[in-house]
Amino acid sequence: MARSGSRRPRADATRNRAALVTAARRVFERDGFVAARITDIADEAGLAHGSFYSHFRTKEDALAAVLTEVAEEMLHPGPEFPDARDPAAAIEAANLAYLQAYQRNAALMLVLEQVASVDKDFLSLRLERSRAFLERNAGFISRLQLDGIADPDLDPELAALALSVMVSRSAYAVLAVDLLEADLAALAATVTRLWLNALKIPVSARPLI
Amino acid sequence: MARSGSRRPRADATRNRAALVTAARRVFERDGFVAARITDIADEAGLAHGSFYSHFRTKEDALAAVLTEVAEEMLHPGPEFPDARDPAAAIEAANLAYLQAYQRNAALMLVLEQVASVDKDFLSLRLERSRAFLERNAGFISRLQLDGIADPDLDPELAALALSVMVSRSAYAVLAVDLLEADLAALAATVTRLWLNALKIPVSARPLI
Amino acid sequence: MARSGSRRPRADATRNRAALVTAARRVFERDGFVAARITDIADEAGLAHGSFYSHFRTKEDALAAVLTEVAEEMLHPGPEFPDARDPAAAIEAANLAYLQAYQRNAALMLVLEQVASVDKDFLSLRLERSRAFLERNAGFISRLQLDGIADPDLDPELAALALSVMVSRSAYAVLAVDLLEADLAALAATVTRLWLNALKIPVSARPLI
Amino acid sequence: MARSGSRRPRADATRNRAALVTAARRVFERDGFVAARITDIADEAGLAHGSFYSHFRTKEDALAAVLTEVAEEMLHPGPEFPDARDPAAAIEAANLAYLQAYQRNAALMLVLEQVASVDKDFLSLRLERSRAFLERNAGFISRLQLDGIADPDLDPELAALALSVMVSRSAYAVLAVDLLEADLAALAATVTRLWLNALKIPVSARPLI
DNA sequence: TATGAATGAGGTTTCATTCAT
DNA sequence: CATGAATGAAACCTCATTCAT
Repeated sequence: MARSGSRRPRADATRNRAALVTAARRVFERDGFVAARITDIADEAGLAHGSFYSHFRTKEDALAAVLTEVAEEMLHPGPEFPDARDPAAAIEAANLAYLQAYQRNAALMLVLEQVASVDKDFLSLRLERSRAFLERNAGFISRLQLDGIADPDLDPELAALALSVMVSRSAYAVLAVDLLEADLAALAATVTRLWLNALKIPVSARPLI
Repeated sequence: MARSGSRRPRADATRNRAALVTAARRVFERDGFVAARITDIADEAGLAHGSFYSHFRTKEDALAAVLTEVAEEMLHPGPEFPDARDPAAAIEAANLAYLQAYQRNAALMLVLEQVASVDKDFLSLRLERSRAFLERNAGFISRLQLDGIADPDLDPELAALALSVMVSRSAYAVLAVDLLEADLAALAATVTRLWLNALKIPVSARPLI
Repeated sequence: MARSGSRRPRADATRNRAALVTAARRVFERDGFVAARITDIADEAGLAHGSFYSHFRTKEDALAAVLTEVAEEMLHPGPEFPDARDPAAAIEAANLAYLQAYQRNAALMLVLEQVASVDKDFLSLRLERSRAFLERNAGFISRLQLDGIADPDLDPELAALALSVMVSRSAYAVLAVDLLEADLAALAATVTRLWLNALKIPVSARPLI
Repeated sequence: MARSGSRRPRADATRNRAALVTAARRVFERDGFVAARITDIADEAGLAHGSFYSHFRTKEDALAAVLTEVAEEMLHPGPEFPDARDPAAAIEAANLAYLQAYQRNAALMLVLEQVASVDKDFLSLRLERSRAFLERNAGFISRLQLDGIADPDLDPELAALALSVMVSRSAYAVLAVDLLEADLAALAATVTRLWLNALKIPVSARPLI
């Protein structure tokens, strides 16, 4: 009544949008993306379902909003900051970090898995990001080969791919889907050792000084 | 009571059922399981949609019928007949066979991926089968360790898991989803070499004669 | 093979028809007429559902067959053989007979109630039969009035109607639907006394000898 | 959370709900409950069929809404306010009121008859209400017996039942189903006289002054 | 006649999306 | 922006009936 021309979004609006994002994540994790209904999300946020459309245009839109809340680092296994002087340590650190992030977001990872299997656009996006990541990782392996540290007979790109998916899919199996009972530390130790063995990186290839 | 005589289904019945299974596979591969509609399947089979229900009760039911048409061998990566005297050869053969089967059924594999991500029951079934398979594979690795052929520091179960998913997920990435351009032979060579390296199986561990 | 030209219905046919009628009654009583499905009836008879149509054209047809198996007497309350010399005894006997028949066929009576409420044709048929019955009963009352035995102020037709439905609907309430716990004898005694009171028939109007 | 403001339904909402209730009654009366289709009701109300579900969950739900619009008095025959000082007048008034209400709602009564015969839950509800009503009526008769006004040989509960159904079922026969041509006044006079006779209530048991 | 697969009309229900208030 | 009723496209599933064998 009193002040009418509010230009910037009212506090309510911002708050409601945030509530919807939180609600969306909860509902997606609980019911899966496919089974989740707009109404459920709005209900969970304590809003009328019509209000959903004040902030998002589609369910996919809402998912995107959820994802921007999740750190990038979690999305890819492998050495983030490849340190050529101590590749074993780099790999170990990267794997551990990835698995920890995966564990924190395990329920959401299942959602992503589902969306990628159902939505071509989302799959493409995911593949594109993976390619960029793999390229870096292949470069890392190439350099190790050139330095005489890694098995020179391996195709760097295919090896990068195989080792990456080994880690990410193991995380899925153990941390998201309980294919096997195992604790994170054991899993990290195993995949790291397999990485190193697979590339034939001598564990003693640590900085002498 | 009723005299038998028409105990066996008419030729039509069998033929139509087969037609529905074929149609279901085609539609699932084209549209995905979730988006596939009963009507489309019946249409594709040249039958009225009501006829679908003469043979299956649900879409899941139809999928099950499709799957029983696909050989088991395709479902699991890894050495099927582990030959302790020449593990390297066994692994190589198993990987190649798996990848070839995967390639033949790549479109269907995507369907399975989707169903597992959408249907709890199907996921459970899949996990159960995977566990049985992993157990065998872990045993294989254990034996190699006892024989002094494989890296004794590895947890056999986690290693079996990680190496299995390495192969299956690489197949998915290259053969189903085109994350990377690569031919099957190269992929097979890479994953086999990674398996052997990872377990530290000496490639010379082949029978001398 | 051997004898082919069997002119009269085979023994099988007759037996199967009988089985269907029995099955129909059972299913109608169990599920009601509306909910009963052709398939259920055939199943119950141990026949394929297509065979139903070898004997009946519709569900209504099957019901008709069931009904012809049930005696007519059960269909109407009231004195069947009005004996003017001892109307009280006639009424008592008629009521008792009706209630006993109703009790024997209570489940079927519920089916008839349902069908009458759902199927216009069946209702018409029922009304037609009731009219004929009521006419006779009104005549009975008229004669009692002329003989100075029954209340002359009553409209014979309306009284016949009201007293008839009093008995039949009480039977429905107590014997079919358990509105009230009561045994048949008590119910019979009550409705008979009400009949006699209502018409002001002196109970002493019994034959002196 | 959300500011109220539109807590109360829009005018449309209330109006459309009312339109649906009216439409439902019309369709039920025209086609019967079983044959009535959701779509027809929505059409009759001038709404899309989906809108039906904004207000009701099932056809039964809609019927319930229709029924709450109909006064209770119509549901039970018998003296509502039994006046022991002039029972005859009370009975006469009650019967007349009931028959008039029945006539006004005759078409709907047929619907109720059908629903009771088809829907177990509805039947149970109806029986429960009837029991409560009968209890009161039996009490009424008991008191008359104690006061020496009514035939002491009658079981009050069974008599209450029989006389109630006599009235209600006569109403059904004459006013809903046209078993007999008769005007309401004559019917009322007949059932009232039968009530009084049946209980042996002296018609002179009216207040002298 | 008996069989049971095939047919397809028919109705139900869900839910994303719009839009007047 | 928030609300929640209105809309109607979509699929699903049932089952009476037909009919070739």
